[in-house]
Parts: sequence; C-alpha cells; structure tokens
Amino acid sequence: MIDLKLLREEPDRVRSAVGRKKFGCDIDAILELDARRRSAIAEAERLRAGQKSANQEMAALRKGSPEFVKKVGEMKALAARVKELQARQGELEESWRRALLTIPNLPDASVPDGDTEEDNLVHASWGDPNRVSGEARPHWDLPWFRELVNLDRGTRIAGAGFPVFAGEMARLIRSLVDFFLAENTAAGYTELQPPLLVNADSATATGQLPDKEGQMYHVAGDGLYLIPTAEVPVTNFYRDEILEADALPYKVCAYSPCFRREAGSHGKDVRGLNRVHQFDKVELVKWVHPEHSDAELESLREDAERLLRKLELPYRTLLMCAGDIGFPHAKQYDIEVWAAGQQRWLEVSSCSNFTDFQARRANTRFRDATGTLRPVHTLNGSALAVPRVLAALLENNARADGTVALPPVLRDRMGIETIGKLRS
RNA sequence: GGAGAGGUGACAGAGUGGCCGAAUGUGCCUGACUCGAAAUCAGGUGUACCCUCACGGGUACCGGGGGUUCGAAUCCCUCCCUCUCCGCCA
Repeated sequence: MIDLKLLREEPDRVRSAVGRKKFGCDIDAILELDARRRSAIAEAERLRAGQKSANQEMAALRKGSPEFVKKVGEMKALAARVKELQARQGELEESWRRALLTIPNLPDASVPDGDTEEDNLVHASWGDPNRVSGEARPHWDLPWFRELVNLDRGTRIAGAGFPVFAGEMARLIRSLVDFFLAENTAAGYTELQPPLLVNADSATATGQLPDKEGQMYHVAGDGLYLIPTAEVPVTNFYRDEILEADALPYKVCAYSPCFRREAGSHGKDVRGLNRVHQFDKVELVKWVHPEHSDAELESLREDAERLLRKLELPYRTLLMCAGDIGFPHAKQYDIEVWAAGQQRWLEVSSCSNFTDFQARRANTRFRDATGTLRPVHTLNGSALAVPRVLAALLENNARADGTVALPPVLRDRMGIETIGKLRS
C-alpha cells in the first residue's frame, strides 16, 4: 500500500511513477472514490455524534417517564438514518480499500525505464562464462541424471514439475541448504523456520494477494495457501507489531520449500530443473529504518552474491527496469548464474527493496526520533534458490565422463569430491 | 474431535445495558522536594480515521464478524485464539 498522503498531495507524481510499471490502475478513479468516502464518513459521523449526545440526555431521565418514552420514539428515526449512512460508509470504505490494494509500489528513482527484460541493466558480473569447455551439456543430459533426479516418478506421485531427488542429489541439496544457512547466519541473519502454509491476511501483506492469487496453491478446505517463498510467512512475523527502533535492522534467514503453480509456462524453460512447482530456497528478510533501506539493499545483494562466489559459479547481477519489477517492489536486483550446458543465464536470486509498501500492509512500524509511529522498510532476497544453482553446478563442473566436481565448500560438507559416478 | 474456563489499554486487573476510551495498581514521561539519587507528592501517558489554515472538535476500537436496542465492553448468534482435562496422533 502506498502512502495515502502522497497520493492526495502529489497525484501527478504517483501517476507518472505508477506509469513506469506494467500494472494498470486508475489513480483518478481512486482519488474520486477517496473523496466520496470522506464525505460519507463526515456525514455519518456528524449524525452519529448527534445521536450520542441525545443518548447522554436520555441517560439522565427516569426510565418509564413520559419524556423518556417520547424521546425513544423520536430517536428511532434517527437511529435508522444513522444505520443507513453507516452502511453506505462501510461500502465505500470497502471498495476504497480494494482499490488502494491495486496501486503498485512506486519504482525508486534509480530504477531505469523499460518495458521488458531487454531493458534491464547489467549491474555487475563475476567469473568467466567461457571457462567451461565445449563438452558442457544441459544437466538433464548427464548420464546419471534420470537415476538421481526422478522426474517421471515425481509426475506419478504428484504431477509434472515435482522431481524426486535420490541419493547423492538429495544429499547435495541438503548440503547446499546447510551451506546457505551457515553463511547467512554467520553474516548476522537469525534463522527462522516458518509455517509452509499462510492465511489470506499474510498473503495480502506481502503483495501476493490480490495480485497473484493464481500463482499460489490454495488449500480450499482451510482457506490457506502454500507459500511461494518464505518471504510470505517471514515478513508476517512482525505483522501488527511495533519494532524497537534502536534494534533495527532486524535480519532473518529462513529455509523453506516453495510451491509455485507457474501456470502457463512452456517450452525449454521448464526442462530439467529450470522451473519446477516445488523447490528449496533460503530466503533473507530485513526490517530496516527507512533512511537505510538503500544501503541495506546493496548489502543484501552482496550477501547473496557472495554465496555464488564461494560456490565458484559465474554470475551476473541485473538492475531490473521499471517495467520488469514486481508489484510491491521499489527496486530489484536479479542475480543470474551461468549454466554452461544450456548456454544461458538462470535466475537464482531476486533482491528487493519494498520500502514501506509491505510494512504498511503488514502494519509493521517503529517509533522514530520524534516519537511518531512510521512504517519500517522491508527487504528480501533469495540466498539462494536451490534447483537452478544445482543445474549450474552440474553443467559447469561436469567432466567428460559425466561426473561432477564439487566446489571446496561442498566437498568439505559432503566428504566427497565428485558426484555422479555410474553404478554399473 | 469432546468437556470446561477464559480473551479488556505496555503489563496486571476491575467493570454484566446509559454518568465507560474504560476504575485501580505497575510501568513510562514531566514537574516539585534533594548536592544528587531513592522514597514521596502533583500532573501527564493508546491507535486509526474524519472535519479544521490553525487552535481545536468528532467518530471508531474492550479477540474477529453479525444481530438486538433510543443506547452495547456489558445481552444474543457465529467464527477465531489461549489455558486445563479427555480422546486421537508424528
């Protein structure tokens, strides 16, 4: 939710900022609705005040007295009128609230213009994509892949996009998650293990609802949603709370499986581990003082990038253009890892500053130096998403015989140097 | 899942139809006393929204939603949550 004062006082600025994003919303209609809502409130409250003061007088009268009975008769009409006006006020407030939820967060001034991913800027890159020789192949073509990553059995169990990992691959995933959590906690993030299902209020606070309902799995019987990312439960950790200003920033990391319906995805994008309905991810979330959120985004991005360097995987970081950033985002970096076998970049992290947008929806505040309650700023980023890191690892580190050399940080954890030796 | 007890301000805890945004205590802030502190005394101390240039005024909020009534923290319905006991269960 954007700042209502800003919307009223500088509608032109909001209009043009929103215009840079790809989400349609009618600012003028919302402003008009706001005006109607306010006059409805004023009218209803004026009448209600009259009713209340009359009731005060009645309290002083003797219950059965003639004056009292007469007064009751008079007040009946007023009570009915008040009820009417309050109902109209309620309706207007409800549609006003729904309309407000359709306004996306405003892109930060440092976010470049642009409509598609073509317009994203390469902010940084590390490692040499050409280091790998020509024998690199897509991870799904490794000779042992179908043995340790069971796509067909997963399909039988749940459906397409639910791989079953076996043996060394299962263990590699566990080691990656452990590596991510160890690094992040060492960087000052407190580990959290959140619920994997959330209610509608939580999904609304982070911006999944009402904008992206179709992307989440819905548990109809209980009205709950499977989380598309740990961002959702974790950001709601402090919903409706007032944070200790001196203790900011709050920094949290959380491992969780993530569930995404990703309806409408086709083609090569979905082969192998590139895009699946359930995957593992470690997420970073920060609650920060508004003055520091710019700097906190840079350090968040750095925290995610460092993991790829330790895994010795080439990556590049994109500064996303206004047309390509998400609904609640003010600024967003995507980190992409090089997958040598597919000769393409795979997104493994998205680091974002939501400014006060989520905090306002989640009602997470702090008391500033003047004693005023203000929304905090929230940020989050993947560190990292497992399957695509896995894909890059398999493709970049595969040798001619199909075995895959592990980078030192994983070698130490797993106690083996390679994976993928065929059994026969 | 069954039975019972509860959900009131930062916390504890009164309040069973009107004088209750809510006693009292604690905490916190300010002032007095003091060389200073403690103790004591006095005053203050919620949030959101609406009207107003402002001073200020108003409305709402006693777990959520709905109802009864001229009037609801208080009565009714419903849902949620917490605690105790029982059942079931990884």
